[in-house]
Amino acid sequence: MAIVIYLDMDHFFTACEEARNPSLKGKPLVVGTASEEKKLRGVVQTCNYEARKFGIHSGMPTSQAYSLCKELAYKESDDAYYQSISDRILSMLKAYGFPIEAISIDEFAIGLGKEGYGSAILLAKGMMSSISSELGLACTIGISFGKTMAKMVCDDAKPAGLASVDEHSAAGFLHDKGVEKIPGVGLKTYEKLRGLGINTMGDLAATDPQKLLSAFGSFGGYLYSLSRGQLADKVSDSVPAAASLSREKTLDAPTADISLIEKEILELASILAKNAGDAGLVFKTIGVKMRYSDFTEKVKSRSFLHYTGSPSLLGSAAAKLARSFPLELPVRKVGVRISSMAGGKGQRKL
DNA sequence: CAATCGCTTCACT
DNA sequence: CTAACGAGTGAAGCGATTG
Repeated sequence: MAIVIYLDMDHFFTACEEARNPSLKGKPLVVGTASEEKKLRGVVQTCNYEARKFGIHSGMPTSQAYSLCKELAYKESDDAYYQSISDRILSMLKAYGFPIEAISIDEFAIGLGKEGYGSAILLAKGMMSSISSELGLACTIGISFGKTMAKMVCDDAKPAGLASVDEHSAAGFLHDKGVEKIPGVGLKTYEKLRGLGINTMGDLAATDPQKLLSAFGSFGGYLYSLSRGQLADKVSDSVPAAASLSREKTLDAPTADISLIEKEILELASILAKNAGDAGLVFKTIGVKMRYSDFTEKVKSRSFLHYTGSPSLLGSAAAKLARSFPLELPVRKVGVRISSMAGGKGQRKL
């Protein structure tokens, strides 16, 4: 039974900002999606623990965060910088020689071999202290018999924690835990579960699995086995190829001017084409998204007959698609997406 | 019937 | 007081279509 070490960086983006600007430490700080000048039009991506004390959380409109805390410090998200630190963490972890899955920019799952919980904890302590000493960043680690279990143990131990749950302690760990703590359960699924009278993992484990399958499909099977401590999902050593890539942008002001919209679309298409090219990706489907002033969204997409990586083809196809949208309402956000991709590092089988 | 298409829904930071 | 506030990215699922 291979043990999984799940490592999650603590408030990663804000911690990175604090690392390069220590004067921010100890003050409430958020990293948001928008530039400094337009910060009130964006949302909070990450906030440090000082900011959380005010009730600020990720996804919250930045304007609302400011109404909760006047002295809030703000930084615009700098993805390239965070990614470079993430890369350094990954290479430090790889040095241990175990299979590693980079779950996201700030989460990593490490699959051990024959090591038991004792050695897993020692390894985890080593990882935490080297990340702390080399990068000045804190993380939390959860250890368990499956990837999802380890993630939940990790979430529970935040921040700067280290915890493990083995086969024998799993039932106790899970029993009273709310279903909203399950990875993959968001607001909608939570409400649906509550509607069925299922509030805790214990409730879930006592539910007829057939009922879960009919209500949630294959996701119901995941919920059931997880709740019974029987989900030992393994760390996959290979990185699954991305299925799609997109870029979107909120306009300075909502507009129904098609030439202005088209200009933004072409801009995004060119960025996207560059990103795809850098990653060695070709694609067969392109999509355009518009969010109107009333926040309703429309998506249209078209597929080519063959794979392409051509920036000009992406641009012209996206612009053409953009012109086919209704413009009764002004548009406040536009996006361009590519999907049905092939190529990249892990060359997909076709 | 399986794969693909166009689109919607949902989760998460 | 209540409603409005509200970015960006990606995966999965669904019904319709097609070979």
